[in-house]
Amino acid sequence: MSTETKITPRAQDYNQWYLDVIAAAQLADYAPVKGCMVIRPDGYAIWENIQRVLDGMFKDTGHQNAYFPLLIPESFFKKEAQHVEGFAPECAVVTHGGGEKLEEPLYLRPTSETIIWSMFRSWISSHRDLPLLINQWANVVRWEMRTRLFLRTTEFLWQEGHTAHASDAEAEEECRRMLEVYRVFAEEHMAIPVIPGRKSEKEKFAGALRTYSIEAMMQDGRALQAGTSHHLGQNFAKAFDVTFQDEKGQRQLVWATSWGVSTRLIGALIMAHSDDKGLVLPPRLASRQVAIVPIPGKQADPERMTGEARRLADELGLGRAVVVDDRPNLSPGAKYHYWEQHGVPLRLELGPRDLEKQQVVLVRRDTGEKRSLPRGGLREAVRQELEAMQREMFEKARAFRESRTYSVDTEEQFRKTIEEPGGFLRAHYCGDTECEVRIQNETKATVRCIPLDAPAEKGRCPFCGKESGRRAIFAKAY
RNA sequence: CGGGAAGUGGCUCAGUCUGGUAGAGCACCUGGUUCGGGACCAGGGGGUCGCAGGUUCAAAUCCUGUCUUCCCGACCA
Repeated sequence: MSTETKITPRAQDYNQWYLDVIAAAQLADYAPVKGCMVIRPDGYAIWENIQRVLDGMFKDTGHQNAYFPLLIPESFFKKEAQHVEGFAPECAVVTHGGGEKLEEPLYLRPTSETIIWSMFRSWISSHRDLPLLINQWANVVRWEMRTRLFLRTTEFLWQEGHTAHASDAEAEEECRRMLEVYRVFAEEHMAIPVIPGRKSEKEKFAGALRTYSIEAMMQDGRALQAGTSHHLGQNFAKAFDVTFQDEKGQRQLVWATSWGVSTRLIGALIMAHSDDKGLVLPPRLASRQVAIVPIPGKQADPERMTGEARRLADELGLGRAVVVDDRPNLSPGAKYHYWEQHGVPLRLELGPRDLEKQQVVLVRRDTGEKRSLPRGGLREAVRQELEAMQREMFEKARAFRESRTYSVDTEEQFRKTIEEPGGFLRAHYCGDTECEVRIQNETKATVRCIPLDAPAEKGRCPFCGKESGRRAIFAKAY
């Protein structure tokens, strides 16, 4: 087990820093196939925590899990024109099976709308079958040209919610509800502030009426789309002929939504909170919240301190979330570095001096703050510290985002600000795709979203001068 | 998919130009001494030099192809 891993400072090379943090925290490894990664136990543990929390939230909002197959007939895929156009180039296709060429090629799902709606057709016949609220946890494959661990990999894990509704309004409500679920999850569990908003025509999902997203800011000022929710209208119902009889006996097309978050969230977590020492995890998503490092001391029986450390672990009442580092071959200092690189929120040090004074030394991973706490009442103190850390990490991320968000009104301001210092630009947006393409080509910034809470405000697009009713968020994005 | 760089024990790299049969530091194993911010001593194990061809008496080294990673572009959760 390596205990020495160099991490490139953020200021020197942000991209390399990101990769170094992943390596040092042992979150993932490269797989033999281009763009694929192995999610290592410590990385997967984060995903399991994300899953656990979100899954509960989905169930609380009335959804049920199901599982649909990985392989999708090519013909299904071609039924929805815009959808095909959007996804065809990045699909992996199975052409052979059982040693023979297949009559019809099978696509590895890049997303499951088609296979799911082909099934919804047989599950829905009456308004009494609606709404149908399904979620699945699955892997998907997208043949990306340029990949990055967690942020964009050929195969990734995600959840995809697929729902069917009797009306446009109901679908819209569902779509917004799930966006709100994502917002709450991002802010309260990942400690990442996000901006919920609507995507531009250019950025919306292929086959959707409209797309909403939550947008987060990373420490380099770039935006990361952390979750999406689509109002699919009746496009898939038309493509797969999914209809229901309403209360009046009229046959109607079903309305659809889909929404998802992926293992990309782990990348967001890393880039939002970590520092030059390594990974920093918000307590709520850390599978190990407290690491206890016993310091044996000079003349003491070496077993004594680890015994004390184990007793201390029991006192905390946090179960598996506490780890006692009793490795005999590492010095305390080496252990400090190890747990810092691994992002464990709190470290407790227990040595002879602490034993004498009936105290322990507590160190916060996010601030590095170190202080002594009395042994009595530690359980409550640690609980409070974890909560404080969760809260303060969110506040810190929010303050950072605010400090890097600028209102700009002229093209010149826009160009200058996006270049240096960079971040989120609040600017009027005419809504014109051509203008958006031009902005992207010339500044590398894209419309991240039109915030849902953006107040009505008359203004002009800084690039084309056309009138605009509100500001959008522009940023360079991952 | 284009342009650039790189693949040598787990990690960082030397050796490649000028072919002669693989080395260092760290990590790892054993024993001992240590331990309040990356311990020390002694002994030890581990590498078909990314992969496949070719040239040669001989290839980590030269040639061809290929795979993977990183950076820059065009495409995307």
